[in-house]
Amino acid sequence: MAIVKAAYHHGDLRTALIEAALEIIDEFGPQGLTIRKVAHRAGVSHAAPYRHFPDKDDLILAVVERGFELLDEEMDRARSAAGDDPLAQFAASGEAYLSFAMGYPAYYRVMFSGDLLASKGNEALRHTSAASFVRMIDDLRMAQDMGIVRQGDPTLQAISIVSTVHGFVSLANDNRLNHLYGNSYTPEQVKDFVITAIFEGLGVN
Amino acid sequence: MAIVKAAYHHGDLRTALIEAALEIIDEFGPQGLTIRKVAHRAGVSHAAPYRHFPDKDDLILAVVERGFELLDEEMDRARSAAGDDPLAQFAASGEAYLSFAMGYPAYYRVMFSGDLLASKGNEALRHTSAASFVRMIDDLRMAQDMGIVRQGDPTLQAISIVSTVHGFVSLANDNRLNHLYGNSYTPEQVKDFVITAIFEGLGVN
DNA sequence: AGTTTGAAGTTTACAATATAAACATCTGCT
DNA sequence: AGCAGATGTTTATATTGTAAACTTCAAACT
Repeated sequence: MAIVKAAYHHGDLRTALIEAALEIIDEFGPQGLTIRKVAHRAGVSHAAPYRHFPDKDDLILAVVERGFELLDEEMDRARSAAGDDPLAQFAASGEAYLSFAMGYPAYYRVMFSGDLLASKGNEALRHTSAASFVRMIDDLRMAQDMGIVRQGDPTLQAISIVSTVHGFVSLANDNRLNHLYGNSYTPEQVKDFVITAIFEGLGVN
Repeated sequence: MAIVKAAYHHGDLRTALIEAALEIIDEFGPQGLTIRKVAHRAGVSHAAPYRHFPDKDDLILAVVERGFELLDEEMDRARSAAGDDPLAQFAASGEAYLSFAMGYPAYYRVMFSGDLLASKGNEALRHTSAASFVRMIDDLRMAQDMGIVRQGDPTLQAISIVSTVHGFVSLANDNRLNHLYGNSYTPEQVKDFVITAIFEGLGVN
């Protein structure tokens, strides 16, 4: 929880609204997110949110931004706990990413799918996901310098990896994969296979 | 266009509604899809669609189903035009997939993101995407038998590839990638890099 | 041919929601 | 103490999904 400046009536309604929105998304899915429900859960009238967000899209954007903060925190925590090896840090933060994405599927969807945004779309989201990715590129560059990862532009490598990971969790969260492998594997095994393929792609044995 | 049985008043309103929905999604994005707009474009009253679809979700599901039909057609066409080599067929149909996904971003999003569906979600969509994927697995198996693709369960290979491709087009369509590579590369170059990485992963040189 | 009937379409009505506008209240500054 | 502006509330409106009652017309049966 971040430290917030005390506010007038409610305390800090803006934060409370974002918090409430998170819960509602988790409970009812992205479609269940209504301004009125958010306001009610925060204990204010249905018009109160408009004092803090111009419209629903802006509330969602704040929620998304908060989501990337949380994701970044988790990835940083995992990285810190992983020791000095940049590849181990890379792996640990990647695992944190997967765990976040699959632990809060509805939230993850909101963060990445522009679907909920009516007016403002991609433009508004463009920047939010940069931080984690940039750090990953750094990891790769360092691992390359240490000779444990195949040479090549780490930015392109990172894009490829991010595509695989994002695609995998998106499809997995939507149950688009399980019918492909039936009962031959557990979801865990499939996940491990994909992760292994990523490391193979980097030339790590 | 499939042959359809003639209907009462309109001719074939069901198909016309799906067609109209496609256009609206393309013009206004997924959020712009309203029953009333669809009905108006098809030239009927706003309640007429309810004679053909129990609710909005079912209209969307029909649109999604139609989308996978179209996608399958394009992939089949590309595969047929690609000669006998299963790997070439695989590559051609993959290219068709990418071209579809990036040519109709809003439509692609509706097909894969459950976001638009309020009540019925993933369960309803689970089956729609099977056909193309199964054919891809066959391609891989044949290419393995011919010794041009690394051994291993082709289902798992396919899942990994599908994850990468789906993740890439999703991120690219949402402008989530371009700020990562700035002006160092063209989008085309990045796409080619990702495709190359996929083939490298299969052990194809 | 005339009648019936059910599918297809229309009109009307209603509830939920986003959002605007006018009004009320509280807090910090003077 | 009093003011001003930020924060909330109430009331109102337009959009939308959807239900219900009514209409119309093609086709089957007599």
